[in-house]
Amino acid sequence: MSRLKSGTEMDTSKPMRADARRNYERLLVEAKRAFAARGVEASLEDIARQAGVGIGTLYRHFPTREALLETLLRERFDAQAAAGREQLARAEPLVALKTWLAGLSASSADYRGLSEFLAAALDDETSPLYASCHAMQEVASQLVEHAKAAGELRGDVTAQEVLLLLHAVSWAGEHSPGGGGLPRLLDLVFEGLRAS
Amino acid sequence: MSRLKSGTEMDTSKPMRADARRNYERLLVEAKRAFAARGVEASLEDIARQAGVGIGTLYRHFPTREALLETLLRERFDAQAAAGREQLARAEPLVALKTWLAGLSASSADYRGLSEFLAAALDDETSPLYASCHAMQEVASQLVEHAKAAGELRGDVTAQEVLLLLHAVSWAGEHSPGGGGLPRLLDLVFEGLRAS
DNA sequence: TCCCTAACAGGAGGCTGTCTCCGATTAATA
DNA sequence: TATTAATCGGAGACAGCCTCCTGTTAGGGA
Repeated sequence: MSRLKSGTEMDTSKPMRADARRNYERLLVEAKRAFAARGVEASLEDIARQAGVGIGTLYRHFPTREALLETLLRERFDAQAAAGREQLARAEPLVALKTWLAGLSASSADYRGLSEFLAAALDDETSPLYASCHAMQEVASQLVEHAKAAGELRGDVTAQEVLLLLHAVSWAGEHSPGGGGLPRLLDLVFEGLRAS
Repeated sequence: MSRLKSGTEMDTSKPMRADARRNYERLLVEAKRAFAARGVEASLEDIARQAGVGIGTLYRHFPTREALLETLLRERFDAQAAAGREQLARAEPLVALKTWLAGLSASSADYRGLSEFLAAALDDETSPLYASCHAMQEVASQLVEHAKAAGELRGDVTAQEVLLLLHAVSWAGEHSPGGGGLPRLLDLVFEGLRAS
C-alpha cells in the first residue's frame, strides 16, 4: 500500500508508472491466492506466471519472499495492533489479552507455515517482517503488564514468552489432525499462564 | 540397524555385501553430523559427498529423507519407549508423564526442524517415521491415562493433545532467542494441564 | 500530436537441490 | 581364477531461487 504511492499519503517520491502499478497489484492478488492455497513456501515463479508477469518483475517489486509477505500482512498487522490498544481500556485484562491473542492466532492461520516465518523474522533484524512483528510485541507487552498488575496473570511470565507460546500454538494448530483445534490448544496453554 | 542384517537377529535375507555395509554405515555417520549441524533439511548430496559415496548409493539405501531419519532415530525412540514403560510403575503419575515428555523433547532438540518433520509424519501413514511415532503415542496414552486416573491431570485432555503440545513446545524451543528456554516453556504449558 | 528518455518488463542463465536410471565395477563364491 | 549377482555412482531431467541485461514503453515536454 505504502509502495503504491497512491496520493493520500506523503509522496516523497514520484508515483509509480501505470504499468508498474498494474503489475504490482496483480502480483499481490496472485501471491495472496497462492500463499493461501499452498502455504507460505509457494513457488514465486508460479505467482509471477499466474500474474502474467516475468519473474524479474516480481523480484524488482519484492526483492525477497519476506518483502512480499510483509506487504500482504502489514494491513492486517496494523489492524491487530489497533485492536490491541483498544483492549487496553478493557476492565478484565486477562480476557483482553486472550481475546487479542486469539485474533493474532487467527491471522497466523490462513497461510500455512506462517508461524515458522514469523518466528524466524523475530530473530532477524534485517527482515522486513521484523518491524511489524516488533510493533506487535510492543502491544503484547502492554497487555501482559496490565494483566499482571491486575493479579490475573502469573507474575513471572514475560511478554516474549507469551508470544512465543502463541506462535507455538498457531504452529500446532496447523499440524492438528482435525485442524480446528487451535482455540482448544489456546485454552489449555492459557490455563497455565493464569495467576494461581 | 535391522537393515545391516548383522548376525544377531533373524536373517531372513542374505547379509549385506561388505562394501554395501561400509557405505551404509558411513552414510549414517555423515547424516547424523549433517542433520546436527544444519538441521533436518541438510543437503543429501552433501551427505553423500562427505561419506565419499555417490548420490545413487544414498538413495538406494535410504529411498527418502524420512527413511534416513527414521534409521537414525529408531534406536533413540526405542529407548524412549522403554523409559516410558518404566515410568508407568512410578508412584507420581504426573511427574512420570512430565519426566518422560522432557526426555522426548530433548530428543527433538538435537536436529533443527525435527518437530516439523515428526508432526508431518503423524499425518502420513506411508512415512517410515509414522510407525515409530505411533509407538510413542501408545506409551504417551498410557502415561496420560495413569495421571488422569490418579486425578493429577485434567480429565478432558487427550494423549494426542498432550503430544501435540509437546511438539509445539519443542518447536518453540528452536525459535527461542536464548535457546535454553525449552524446560521453562514445558513448565508453563504443563501448569495448564494439571487437574484443578 | 509526436518524440525522447527514464523507468520498467521479463526471460535467459547460473546455481543448488531432488530423485531416477542404467552401464561400469566389484565382492563373494565355486 | 572365472563367474555372476549385487552394488556403485554419475549423468541427466526437473524444479526452484535469484540476477543480470537487453528490449520495450509510459508519459511529460516541445
